[in-house]
Amino acid sequence: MTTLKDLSRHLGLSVTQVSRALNDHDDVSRDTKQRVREAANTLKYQPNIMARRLVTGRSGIVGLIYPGVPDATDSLQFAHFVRGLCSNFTRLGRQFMLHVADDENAELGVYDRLVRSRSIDGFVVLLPGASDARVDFLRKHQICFALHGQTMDTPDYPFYDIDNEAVGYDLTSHLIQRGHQNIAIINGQNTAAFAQRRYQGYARALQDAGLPVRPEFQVGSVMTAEFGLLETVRLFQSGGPKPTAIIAGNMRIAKGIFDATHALGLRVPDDVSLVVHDDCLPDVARTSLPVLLTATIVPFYEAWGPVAEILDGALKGAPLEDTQVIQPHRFEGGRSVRRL
Amino acid sequence: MTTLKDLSRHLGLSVTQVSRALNDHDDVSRDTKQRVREAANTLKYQPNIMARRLVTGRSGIVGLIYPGVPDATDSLQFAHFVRGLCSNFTRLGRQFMLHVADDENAELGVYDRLVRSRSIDGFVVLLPGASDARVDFLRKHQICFALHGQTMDTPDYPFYDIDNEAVGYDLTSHLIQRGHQNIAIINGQNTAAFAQRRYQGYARALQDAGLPVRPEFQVGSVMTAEFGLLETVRLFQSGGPKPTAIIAGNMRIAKGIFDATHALGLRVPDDVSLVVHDDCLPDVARTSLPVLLTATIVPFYEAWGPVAEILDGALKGAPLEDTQVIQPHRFEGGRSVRRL
DNA sequence: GCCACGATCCGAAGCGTTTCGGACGATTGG
DNA sequence: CCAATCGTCCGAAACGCTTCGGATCGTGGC
Repeated sequence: MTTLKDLSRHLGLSVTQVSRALNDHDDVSRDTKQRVREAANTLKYQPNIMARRLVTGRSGIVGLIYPGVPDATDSLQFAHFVRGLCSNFTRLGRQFMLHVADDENAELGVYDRLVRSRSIDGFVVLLPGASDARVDFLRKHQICFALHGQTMDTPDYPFYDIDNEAVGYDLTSHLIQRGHQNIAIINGQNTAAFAQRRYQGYARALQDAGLPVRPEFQVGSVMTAEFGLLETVRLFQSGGPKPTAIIAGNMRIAKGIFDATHALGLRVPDDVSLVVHDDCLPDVARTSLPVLLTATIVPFYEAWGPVAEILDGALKGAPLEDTQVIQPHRFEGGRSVRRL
Repeated sequence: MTTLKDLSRHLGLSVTQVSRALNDHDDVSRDTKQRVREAANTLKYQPNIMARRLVTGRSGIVGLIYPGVPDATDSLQFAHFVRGLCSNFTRLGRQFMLHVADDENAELGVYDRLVRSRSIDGFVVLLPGASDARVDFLRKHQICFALHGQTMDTPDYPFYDIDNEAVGYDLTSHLIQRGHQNIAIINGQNTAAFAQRRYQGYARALQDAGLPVRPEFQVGSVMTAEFGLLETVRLFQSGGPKPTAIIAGNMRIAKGIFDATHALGLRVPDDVSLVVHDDCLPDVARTSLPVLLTATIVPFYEAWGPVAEILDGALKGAPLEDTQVIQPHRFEGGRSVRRL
C-alpha cells in the first residue's frame, strides 16, 4: 500500500508535485513526470480511490436502475446490456453499478436514495417514455445522465438514439413505392418514445403520398412473438379493410406476424408483405425465418459502447452537442415485399 | 449537505460525540443519542460515505465476477441472481457491484485488479470447482468472500450450500429401496464440486446396499435439456447393461431425459424410473412434465438472501461457524418411480 | 541593473469521518 | 476523606488525496 507520501519521500519531491505529475498537470517538467511515473510503477503505487473521491466529491461510479424483475422475455437482453455497460465503463476507468427496483413504482425511490447518498455520479436511463419522470427527476437534481433513446421534447441532455422517425418513414415509403396503400404497423407500446417516433415517420410517409392514416392500422403491442401473433390475427379478423403490408417493430413481433399469417392461410409476400426494423436481438435472427425480410437494421448490442462514452464525456464536461448521438440505420432489401 | 460539524454546532456537542451517538457507541448517554438522532433527521443529515470509507479503509461494496457472456441458457438465472444479490445487499446497507470477465481466463485478472484497487470489500463466488483458483486467490490475499457451494476440501471460509452428498444418497437409496439396481445418474460437469458430492452420495448408497458402482452409469453433462436428451440416448444405445432408473441433476436434464425416453419408445415410470433434484428453476417447472417426478427440492432463488447475509456477517467479523450454512432439502414423492 | 515572466516547485489547508487517549465530575467502597 | 470506578464527554490526529496561493530561479527585454 504505497501512498503519495511514500513516493514523494522516495523521489525527494513534494507530495504536491507527485500528485500533479501523475495527473499530468502542465506545471510539471517533462522529465519529473517521467521519473514519477517510473517510481510509481516500481513501487506499485495504486491511488487510494476513497481519498480521491472524498476530496473530489465524486464517486467515480455510474449506475443504472432496472425497473422490476427481468423475466424470461427480457432476461437475455438484460444480461446483454448489463454486460455491455459493465465492460465498457470498466474500459473507461469507471465502475458500473446496477440497481434493481422492486417494481416500476419503486423506481423513482431508488433514484432518490442513490442521489441523496451521492454514491453515484451519473446514470444511464433506458427506454424513455414520451415524457419521463426519471428524466425530470435527474434534471431537477442536476445529476448527469445519458439516455438510450430520447423523450419527445427537444432533448437538452446527452443521449444515444437511432432515428426512429426515419425508420418509420423509410419502411413505410418502401412499401408505398411498391404500390401498397393499406399498411399496418405493429410496434412497441404507445407510451414509449421510440414507438411514437416511428408512428410519426409512418404517418408522414403516408401523408407525403396522399394516403389516409388509419388509426386501426396502428397497433401498440408488447414486443414479443405472442403479441405479434395475437395482434395480426385481430387485424385480419376485424370487420374493416385488410392491410396488404405490415411493418413489424422488431424481429420477435415479425416472427409472431409470420406465424399468424401462416395460421390464417396467408403467405409472405404473396398475400401480405412484411418489413421489419431489426435490432439484431440474439433470440430471433432475421435469417431464421423462411423468407428473408426487408428491413432497417441497427444492432442493439452495439449501443452500449457509445452510451458509456457519452455518459463519460458528459461527466467530464464535454459540450452538449458532442454527447448527443444519432446512429444511422442500414436498409436492406429482402424477399418479403410484393409489388402490387 | 449537512455534515457532522454542522450537527455538532447545532447541538453544542463535539463532533466526536455526534459521530459516536449516530453509530450507537456505548459511551453516549441515552438522551444525547436521542437528541442527536432527532437533529440528524430534521437537518436531513446524510453521512458522507466517501469520508467514512477513507477512514475505515473499506468501500462498503461487495462484488461478484461473472465469468464470460451469459447466453440464452443461463441468462434467466443470471438475471435472477443479479437481482437477488442486488436487492438483498441493498437491504443490508451494502452496495453490490457486478463485474463481467470477458472469458473464463480473464476472470482471475479481474479479481486481481479489483483487489489491488481495494475497491471491493468482499466477493460472492459462484459454482466452485472441486479445487478453485478463485478461492485460493482470495484466501491468499486475505479478502473476505462467501461461496455459494463448497470446494471439496474442508471449508475454512464462509459458505452457503445444500447437502449435495445427502441429495445423491437420498435419491439413490429411494430407488434402491424400490428394487432398482442399475441406476444411472446424469449430473453436472465433473469439475463442479456439487456434482462430485452428489456422485459421492450416489456411490455411498450403492455401496451401503452392496451394489456395484458402475462408472458408465455416471454421466457428467452440461445442465440443459439438450444434453440430458443426448446422454440418455447414449446410455440406452451403448452395448452395456441398461439402467432401470435415472437420477437427473436438475429439471432441465430431467426434461431431456423424459424426451429421450419418449423418443426411444420407453415410458416413465413403466419402463424406466426417473427422479430429480429440483432447483425450482423458472424455465422448467416440475409440474410441467406429464408425470410428477419424485424429487429432492431446494429452491435456488432462495439462496441469495442467505448468501448476502453470510457475506455481510463475515465482513462484520462474525465467527466462522455462524457463516457456514447448509440448507436442508425437502424430499417429495411423485409418480415417476416403479417398484420392481 | 531591474523588472516581468514563464517554468517548476512546495507548504499547508481542506475534504468529512472515525478513533485514540485522556479529561471531568459524580458515585461508590473502604 | 481518599482513591477507584463509572458514565459522559472532548481535542486532536489520522486516512490519502487535490488544490490554492505563493516561492524560487533562470531568462530575456529594456
